[in-house]
Amino acid sequence: MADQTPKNDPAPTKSTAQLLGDRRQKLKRLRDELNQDPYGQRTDGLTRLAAARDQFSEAADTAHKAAQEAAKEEGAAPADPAADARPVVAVAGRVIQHRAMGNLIFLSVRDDSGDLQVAVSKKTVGQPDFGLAKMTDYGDIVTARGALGTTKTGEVTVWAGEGFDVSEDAPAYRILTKSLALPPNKHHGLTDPETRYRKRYVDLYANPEGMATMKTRSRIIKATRDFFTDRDFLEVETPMMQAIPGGAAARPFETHHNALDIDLFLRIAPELYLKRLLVAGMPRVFEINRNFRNEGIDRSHNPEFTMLELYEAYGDLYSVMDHTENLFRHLAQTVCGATTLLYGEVQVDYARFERKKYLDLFNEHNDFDHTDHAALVKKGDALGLKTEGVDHDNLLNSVWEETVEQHLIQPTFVIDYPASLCPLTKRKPDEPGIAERFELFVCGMELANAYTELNDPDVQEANFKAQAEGLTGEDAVEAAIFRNIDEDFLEALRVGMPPAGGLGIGIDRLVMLLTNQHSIRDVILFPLMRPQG
RNA sequence: GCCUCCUUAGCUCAGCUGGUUAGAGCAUCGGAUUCUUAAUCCGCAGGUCCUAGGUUCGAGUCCUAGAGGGGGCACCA
Repeated sequence: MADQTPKNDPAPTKSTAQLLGDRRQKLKRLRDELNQDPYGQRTDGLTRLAAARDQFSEAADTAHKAAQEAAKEEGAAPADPAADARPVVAVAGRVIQHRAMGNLIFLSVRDDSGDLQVAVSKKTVGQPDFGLAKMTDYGDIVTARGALGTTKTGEVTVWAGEGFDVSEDAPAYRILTKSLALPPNKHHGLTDPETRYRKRYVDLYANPEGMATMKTRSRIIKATRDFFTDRDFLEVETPMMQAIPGGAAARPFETHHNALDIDLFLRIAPELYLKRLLVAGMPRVFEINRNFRNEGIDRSHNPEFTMLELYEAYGDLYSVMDHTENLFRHLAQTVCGATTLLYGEVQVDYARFERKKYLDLFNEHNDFDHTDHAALVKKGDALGLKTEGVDHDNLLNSVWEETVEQHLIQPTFVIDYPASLCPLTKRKPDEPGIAERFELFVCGMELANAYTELNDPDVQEANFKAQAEGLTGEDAVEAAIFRNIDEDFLEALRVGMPPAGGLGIGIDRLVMLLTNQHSIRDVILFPLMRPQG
C-alpha cells in the first residue's frame, strides 16, 4: 500500500513538475514583478455570468457599432464615449478557454450560472492588464469589468476596460486566484468516474451538468421542507449517535464515547425518536437527515444517505399516501416544470399514481397462484434463490422482488402486504393477515415505505423479543446489537402514542428520478470512496 | 465477500497474433496573429505503460499475486 503510486496524486514526473513549475513561475512573477496578489481580495459589485448576459442590450450594441463605423469615415470625428449606452458589468469566474490572437485575447469564463466570454484588447486596456490576460492559465479565477457587447460573430462578450473609467478600484482585468493545478482536457473535460467522485471540486466546474444536478438536489430538498412546514409539520433533529440502534434492521457503524466510556452507533433510522415526539405531543413531525448503514455500495446505495421520515398523529397509511403523492407531483411541477419527466428511456407520469395489491401483482407477473407452495419453491429454485428452510411468505417475497419490482415503472403504491412480512405495522382491523403498509415504486426502484404505526406497547415488545430471538448463529454481530431492546421506547409507548401514519422517503433516489441520474453517486456531492495513498 | 471488465504523457485516447527507439490530439513552453468559439500556423519538450513477481531470445501486450476503479451479484425486514 505504502509503496503504491497513488493514481490521482502522482509523484511529479518530469513533465508534471515542469507544467506545475510554469504555474509557480507565473505566481512568482505576479507577486515580484507585477505587484499583484495572486490570491486576490474582496471584490464588490460583481454580477453572476448568467445575469450579466441577461443585461446585454442589442439596441445599445447596434448603436455602438454604428458609431464606431461612422468614426472610421474619412474626416469624421471620433466616436463620443459618452454616447456608448452599452451596460457595464463586473464579472468573475474560472477561465475555461483562452484564445490569444496577438493583441486581442478571448477568455471563456465560467461560474455556477453559466459561461460568458471576456475580450481583452491590448489597445483598450494597455500593457499591464493585457499582460495579466496573456499570462492567464486555464483554471485561474479572474475578474473583468467592461461594456457588454458582441463580437463579429454575435457572441455576447464583456469588452474589458470599455465604457467606464478604469481605476485602481475598478480595474479592467485582474487575476483573482492563480490555479496551481493542471486542468482537465478542455474539450473532453473530466470523464474518469473515479476522478470525478474523488475530485468533485474539479468535476463540478468542468462538468456543468453535474453542477446543475446538485443545484436541483438543493431545490428539491428546500421544496420538500417547505411543502411539509406549509402543512403544519414541525421539522426536528433527533440523535445521530444512539446507544441502541433501532428503527430498521440494518447493520450499524460503531463508535465510542470516551468521557462516558460507552459504545455508540450511528443511527440506521430516526424512527424510534420521532415516535417519542408523537408521545410528547408533537403531532406532526418530520426530519430530513442522514442515515448510516454498514452495508454494500452500489448504484442505489451509499453508506450514508439522506432520508425523509415523517409522522402524522391521528393519521394512517392513507393520509401519508396522500402526502406522498402530492409531494411528488408538486416537486415534479415546481422544480422540474412538468408532471411528466424522462427517466432513461421512460416517460414517468407523476400526475397519476396507481394503487395495486401486493398479492394481485404477484399473480399478475407469475403463472401460478401465490398460494401454490410447490410451484413457488420450483420458481424460487429456477431463480437461484435460497428455498430450503425459508417459510412461504418470505420465499413469496423473494420471488415477488425478482418478478414484480422491475415491472413497476409508473408510480405505483403497493398495498396490502402479508402481515408476516411487516412485524411493526398495524394489521387491517377486518383482515388480520394483511398489514397496513405501502411501498412506492417508480422505475423499478423503491422510493418510499409507510405504515399505519404500531402503537400497542405489548405487541411492540413481543415483536422486539421475537426479532432478537430470530437473530442467531451467522448473524452473531447483528444479534449482539439487536439483543438490546430499547426499553425506553417501550416505556414511551406505554405513556401512550396516538394512532399515526409514518412515512420514509429516500431523498437520494428521489433526486435521481427527478434529475434523470442512474447512480446515487451522481446525486451525492462526496460519495464514499476508499481512501487512496 | 464473489464474478467480470478497466488502469498507457497533466487531460482525452490509439497501440493488431509478443518483435526496432511506445504514438496522436489537447494542455504546457518559444514564435506569428485585434473578432476567436475545441481558433489557426510554425517549432520544442513531455512516459514508473497501476505495482511486484514470472514465462520468453524479446512483455504495454501472456501468466500469477496485489492496489484502485466501473458494472453485476450477495447483503440491505
